[in-house]
Amino acid sequence: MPRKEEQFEEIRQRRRAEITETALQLFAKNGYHNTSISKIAKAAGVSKGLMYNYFESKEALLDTILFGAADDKQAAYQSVSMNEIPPKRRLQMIIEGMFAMINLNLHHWKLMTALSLQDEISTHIKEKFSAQRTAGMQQFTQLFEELGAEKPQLEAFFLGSSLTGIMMQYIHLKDDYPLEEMKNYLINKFCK
Amino acid sequence: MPRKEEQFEEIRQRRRAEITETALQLFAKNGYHNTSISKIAKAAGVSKGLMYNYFESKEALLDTILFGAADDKQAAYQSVSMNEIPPKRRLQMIIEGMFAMINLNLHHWKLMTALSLQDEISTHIKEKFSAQRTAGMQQFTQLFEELGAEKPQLEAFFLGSSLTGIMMQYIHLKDDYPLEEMKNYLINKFCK
DNA sequence: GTCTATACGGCGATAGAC
DNA sequence: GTCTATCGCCGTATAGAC
Repeated sequence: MPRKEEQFEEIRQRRRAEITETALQLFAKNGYHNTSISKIAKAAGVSKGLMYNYFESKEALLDTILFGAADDKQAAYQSVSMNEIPPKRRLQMIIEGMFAMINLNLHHWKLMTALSLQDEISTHIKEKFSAQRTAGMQQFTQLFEELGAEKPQLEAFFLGSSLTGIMMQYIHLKDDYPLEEMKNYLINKFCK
Repeated sequence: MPRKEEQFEEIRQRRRAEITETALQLFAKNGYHNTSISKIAKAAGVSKGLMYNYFESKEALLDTILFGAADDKQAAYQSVSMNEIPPKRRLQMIIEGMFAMINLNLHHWKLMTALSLQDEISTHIKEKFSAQRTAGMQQFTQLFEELGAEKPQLEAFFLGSSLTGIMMQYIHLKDDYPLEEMKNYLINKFCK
């Protein structure tokens, strides 16, 4: 009996993952408000009604995507901040880490960017975005302080802006964008 | 008789402008797909039916906003490109011009950014965005060529990314963002 | 666990009175 | 030129059969 329940649970989790993955792609591609439950259901190959067996609402589905998903960015940030590596090298590692993750998390990032431009989003999503920005900024600022920058916070703002802008351009131009070159350019500019 | 028609026409144009302005603000604030005709009508103080006297559809209203609106950005680009001012000074003028316009066109820019992240938009809007990006990039590239940069296109990409990212951050942080300082920082970085 | 059928509201858009 | 009333459709969400 417990054996069977486990299998069911496994199937259930797999289907849940299928739906969230499909939803993420459609949300990122066409926008949250322009993506109906029906479209997601059709793309995921399930009925519309079944969607509500796995998620109690469309917004709950969005929440699962935004919060449940591994927050790789944050993870990468923290993983190197503790080490006793010299700050310049550490900065380079962070930049390289972010570039490496651009392609892995492009859908997530695109969706979050689009949502962040809308004022009418739920409070806890707003807070999540705000917290992420603050965390990144603090880490950058501290790094530039260690590097002895004159205005560390300004440098941090600039690095953050550059990374944001690069991702935006990459989203628009895709394969026509010299992502690898930009990475090396950035490292040369900031880690010399 | 012609006297009266002129007055009517003037009233009509004013109301049209009121509606487009209201729509722009709501589109920018909450997103195109999340803003209904009813909401715009209510905010503009007119009936829902009257909206269709002035615009044949919601998409036509969006088109009017995106295309009809003075393309200040493009204008500023072109205005200095012809002059015989030395390239370094010209670059500084362009950067200063863009910063000066950030606050004037923030709604436009926010709306365009949000739309540019959606794949499901009409072809001529996509083409407009693409054309604007290309025009900006070409001008930047040419400028960096004149400045004798080693890799002018890469520099152009980087400057474009930085400006994009700065606007994104400014949208998020508003008055907490050191916009003026960033402008000077950028000028120091690129126009030395 | 999955489906079809259905409820109900709001959407974009139109018709017609004033 | 402006409004109210109304249409048909599609959105989210639910109920109930299998």
